[in-house]
Amino acid sequence: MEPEQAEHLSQLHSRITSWFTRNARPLPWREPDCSPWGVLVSEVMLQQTPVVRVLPVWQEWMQRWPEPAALAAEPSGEAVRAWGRLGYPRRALRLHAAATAIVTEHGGLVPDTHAALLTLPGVGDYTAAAVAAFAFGQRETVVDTNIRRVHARLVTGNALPSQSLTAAEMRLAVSLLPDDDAGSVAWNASVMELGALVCTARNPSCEDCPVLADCAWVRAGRPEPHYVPKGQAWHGTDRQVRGAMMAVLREAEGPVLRDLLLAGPVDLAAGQETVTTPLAALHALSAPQEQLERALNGLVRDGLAELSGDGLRLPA
DNA sequence: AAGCCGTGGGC
DNA sequence: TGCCCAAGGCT
Repeated sequence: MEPEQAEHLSQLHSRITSWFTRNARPLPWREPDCSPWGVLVSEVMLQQTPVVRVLPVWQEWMQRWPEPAALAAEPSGEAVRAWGRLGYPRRALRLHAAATAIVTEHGGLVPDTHAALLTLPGVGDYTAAAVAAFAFGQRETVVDTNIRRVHARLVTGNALPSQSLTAAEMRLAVSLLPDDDAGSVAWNASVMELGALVCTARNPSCEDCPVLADCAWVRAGRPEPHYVPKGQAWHGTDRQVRGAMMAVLREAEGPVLRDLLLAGPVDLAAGQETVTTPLAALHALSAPQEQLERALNGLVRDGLAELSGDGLRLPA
């Protein structure tokens, strides 16, 4: 690297990490006394879920299951129930399975290497890097959606990162990472926070950006994205039905009659049900019988629910 | 290797 | 209102 480039990179590091020290949100999993287990739980909960919704659930989990062994000692259904409405409940299942693996394979301690973390259920490349960096202070190339977006704008000059993580993006992230452990950890956390608070997907607050003058995207006149993100369908999908069924199971004390879950639109007409309970909400979807059965079978197949007599319940 | 997998807040 | 998006992972 040319000396000028090294100097420029060094300035980016100091500007963004300095911004972080002044603007970072006080999140409990960033506190020095937070355990690696706490960091791992936070990272999994934060997969595709906003911080504000994670906060209260993470607090409950840490109080109830302060270490992996505590969670592993309970049925996976308890993890799913305590997951509440965070979404993607299979993450709760995977966290429970990860806790079990940590107990059986790692003596109850969250592993401290990227490779070992990667073997845990629900831990992919991002989460493994994040835990190694934030829980164990290691130099890791952390690449999440926030970091990718900041890199795309600041360096590449694009409005958004590519639709899937490319080798070029990975190389760029590696090239930007500070050489020392502490510096790299601070850099990862800082760029991520910048993406979450300032360099947001929509309506970025460029006036608050510590590296506005260096931004290739702004310099290029803020060109539009190269593509239009295709939104995920929701209404009428299996996911919607599965979600409604899970809401019923979470709220229920014990098994819920299968026939109650599978009640089709036919029953809706006769009933005086108002949409104030999860079951009423499920029925209000008026999903076809075939879809209801497919959704139910899917939940069982994925381990989110199990059959119990003529009913369905969270794994006990 | 695209498509699937929840949920709710903000614009 | 409806649509987009949020610290991804798995198959």
